[in-house]
Amino acid sequence: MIFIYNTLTRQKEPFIPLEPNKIKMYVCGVTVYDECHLGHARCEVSFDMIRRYFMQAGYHVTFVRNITDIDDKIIQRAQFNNESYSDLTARMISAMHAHYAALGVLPPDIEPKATDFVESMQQLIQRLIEASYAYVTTSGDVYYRVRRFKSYGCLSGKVIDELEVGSRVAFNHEKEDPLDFVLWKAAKPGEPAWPSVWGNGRPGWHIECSAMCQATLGDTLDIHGGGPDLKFPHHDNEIAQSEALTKKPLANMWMHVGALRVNQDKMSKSLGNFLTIKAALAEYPAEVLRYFLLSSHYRSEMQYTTDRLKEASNSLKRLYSAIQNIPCDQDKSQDSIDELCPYESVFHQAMRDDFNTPKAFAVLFDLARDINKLKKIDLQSASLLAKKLLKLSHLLGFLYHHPEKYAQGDTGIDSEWIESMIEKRKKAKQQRDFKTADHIRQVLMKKGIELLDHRDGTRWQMMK
RNA sequence: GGCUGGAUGGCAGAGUGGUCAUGCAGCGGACUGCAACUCCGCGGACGCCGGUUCGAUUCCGACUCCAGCCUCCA
Repeated sequence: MIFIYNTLTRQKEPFIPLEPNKIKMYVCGVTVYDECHLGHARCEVSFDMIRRYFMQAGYHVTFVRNITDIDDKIIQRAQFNNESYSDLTARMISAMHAHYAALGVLPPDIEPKATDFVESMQQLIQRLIEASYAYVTTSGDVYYRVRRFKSYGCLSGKVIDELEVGSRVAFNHEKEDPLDFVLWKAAKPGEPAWPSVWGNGRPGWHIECSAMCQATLGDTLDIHGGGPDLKFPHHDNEIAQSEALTKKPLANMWMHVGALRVNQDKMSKSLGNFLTIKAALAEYPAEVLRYFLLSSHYRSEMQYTTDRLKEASNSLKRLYSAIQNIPCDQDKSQDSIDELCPYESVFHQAMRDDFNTPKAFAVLFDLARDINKLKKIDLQSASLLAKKLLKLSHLLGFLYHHPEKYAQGDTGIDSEWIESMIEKRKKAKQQRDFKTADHIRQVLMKKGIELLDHRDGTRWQMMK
């Protein structure tokens, strides 16, 4: 049994899917007007970890992640760039795919784009109007009548009358109530637009998720997830839109990832303080970023600093060094080992408790230490443990590289030359010519290459 | 002002009513021609004040402080 913290009830609950062994999971994706930043990465990597865990637990997961490919910011940016909005979004989408893939995020099973579901949205809006949950204005906008939905704000715990209405929301004469949010926006000249019974226009942001959830997964999802800033108003609005019509819960379980902060502020596009995934990938190996992003519990907020990344890099190195020079491919029963030291059961216990990755990581490090100890005295047992370490790490999306290759990275230096230097040094050492041997070490050191002498020979790695 | 979630050793970060988190960094030792890895050992922590209890970092209450949200945002 897996326990998950449900934002809706504010407690951990046993997870029971609607249909046995099947999970319908919808995670809100991004608005593609710019490149994805590390905040997005944290969200995607977290849900990827969760999805992978469900999969290995034997569930058939249908994972949907939408793309918002039409909205005000996209239009503005496209105009600024002097390109069509669809050229802009196509470019951003392919960048997103590349960056997520680098971080080991599995592609979604379904990736609906808002612009492909405009008709579904229009149908929902029409039904909301008919049920008097929405109204049309003289200029052709359609708004959702928030006060008509009695439990509005139930997800975030907001009380309508306590919101700072008017202080931040722009005043709009056509709204019946400042709280009302837009379902359909009448188009201004030159803007991309779709025909509708209310005139040419485009959908508001929130309605797309209601439409795409329903179109791809049905009325009720097992899990609906997203970033911390979507809880309100986005997800509360989705609930208001969908449940007003279906009278059924939009999702049984709501999951929200904690914020990633930079210098005390939330990383966000509107604050302009974001670090793109692309920029981060230029500085650190993708696996280090993934490790960093999963090193805190998914719900807690975390701080991005270069020190933390350096630390993540060192920690990951420790795991890789444990499996270095160990045959991991032999296929023998490991049961006896787990009876003595229940690594796997502790690991799964941690993961089943709301995906406690820090605790699961601790198991990996326990394994690493025991492997290192056994290496010297019992290589066979060590390799069984190493296999276990790989298995558990793979569940989280780690340790897919060959340990040697990982340590060496992409040097841009001719590895044959390095090997020849190592050979030279070996000869010098054999002749007890340590002066020459140390000189060779120095020469390589200047290029950032570190030599490591082992009983069975000399290896090299990048120093970083 | 309202809502939501926090406060753990130098840093990061789990957890528990009474014996170990874990990682990074530091210190001492082993190994080593040098260096690194590795191993062994060490130190230090539970915001503040009350309460419950044989015993609380862990449960309850007050307080202080912090963050996110209440406009588009993962």
